[in-house]
Amino acid sequence: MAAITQRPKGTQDVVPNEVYKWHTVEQVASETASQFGFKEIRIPTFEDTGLFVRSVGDTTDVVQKEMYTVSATGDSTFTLRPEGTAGTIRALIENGVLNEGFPQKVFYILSCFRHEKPQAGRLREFHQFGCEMVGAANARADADVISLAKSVLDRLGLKGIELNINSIGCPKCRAEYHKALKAYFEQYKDRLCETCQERLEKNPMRILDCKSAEDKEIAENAPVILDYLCDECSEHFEQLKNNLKLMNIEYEINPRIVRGLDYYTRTVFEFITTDIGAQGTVCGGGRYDGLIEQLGGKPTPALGFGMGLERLILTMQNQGCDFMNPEKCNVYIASMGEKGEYKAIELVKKLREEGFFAEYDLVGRGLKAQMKYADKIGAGFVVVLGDNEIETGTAKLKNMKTGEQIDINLDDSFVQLFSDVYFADMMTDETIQSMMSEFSLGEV
RNA sequence: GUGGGUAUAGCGUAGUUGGUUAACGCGUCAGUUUGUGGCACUGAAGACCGUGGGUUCGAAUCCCACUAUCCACCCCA
Repeated sequence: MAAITQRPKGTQDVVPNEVYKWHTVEQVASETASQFGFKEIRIPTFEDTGLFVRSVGDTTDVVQKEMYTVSATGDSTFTLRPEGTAGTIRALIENGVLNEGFPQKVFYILSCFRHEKPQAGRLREFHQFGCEMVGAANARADADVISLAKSVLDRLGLKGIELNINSIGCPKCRAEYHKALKAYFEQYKDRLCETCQERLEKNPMRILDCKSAEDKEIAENAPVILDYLCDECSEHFEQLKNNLKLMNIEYEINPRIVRGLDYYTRTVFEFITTDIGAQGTVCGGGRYDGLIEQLGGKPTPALGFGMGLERLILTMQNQGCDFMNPEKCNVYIASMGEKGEYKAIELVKKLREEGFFAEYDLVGRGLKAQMKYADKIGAGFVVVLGDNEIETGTAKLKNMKTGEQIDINLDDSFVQLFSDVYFADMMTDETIQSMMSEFSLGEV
């Protein structure tokens, strides 16, 4: 009935008390990327439909049945981005960024849209943190990008996330492999499940990933792509493995991971967790050396990855990871009576001008209720202003943690006095705590 | 697109042989005498029991449909 207060299927609201989780992930991700030399790029939410058809691939599920395509005027159609790579590469080409030297390294945090049936870790509007590196053909670049993804996951405090890598070769060796694979599965065609019989024609590589017990058994002896790589691709994969070892990054070679977007070549990888249900891929990416040329640019090697922010946050919650603490109110100015209220307005204005997080009563609460409220919002200090204080020009500054009160002048020196007390308190609090924790770390 | 589960106040739940004013916890608000929070106590507000139909003297409780949501397949972040 009241459909107007109902969010569209597969979308999510982030309520005020939950945003800090998002801030945590966004901050860690962008800081880490910056540290690796990636700059942020911002691109439109929708693109010409053709861009996704050509890059993601016209036979993929994403393009065939999951795109939100709209036509505003009738003569051209636009599509809400189902992923970030296509638009990013388009922007880099269009703005001539690729003429500014290599490698170009960019990252983004944006929303993506796919018309799927929602379930745990799968939404119609979801958010991705993604990185793209353009112009580096060397396998060092692959390892570097993987290492960036790994750092983000580590810094978020995530545990037990497995890195799976594979190479799906270049178009040349993949053609060979497809032939071999198809020939192999043809023998067992009757025993394969229904979807896999379809896959046999459409995309035989997907059969390798089937969950059906019988198909799994059959797939076990199927040819492995790694045996069909050409010399160059094979060498590239060897170097990648070597580089990962140098970086102490553990990985599993998983010949069954096959990315579902057509633009991938050679290296593909996934970071997988078992903590959030069936949709456990928390990060997926790989190399796409052919994409830029395909979009009309000069042939240029490139690679990247995307991370699902919702999945990251889900995993963090399930693993009990720490999030950044939301900022707390520094000082609450409580007041009683008109004079006190006026003074509160004045003082809060000044405190805020000096950068403090200051609040006062806006809804007409009694003194006791104001104290409760101050406590609830986690105010560090409270000042109470009544007729007495206004008359004498001094008030009590109460430390809400210790309960101790000291006198404070209400004249022009107020903000400076508060500032002194505030920073002195912070020192005893945080500095000492962090020093203590360093100590104990040193002793262990 | 295919399958299964669930739908009771802002949130989490109880309410199962159908029977008068639907209960509890958290949260919100107000109080516990004189101008100071966290604890405790008291009280208040807040639910047409997802929607529509049916069975019945009577349904949150039984039946049907619809819708929403969750989980899984598929696909992927």
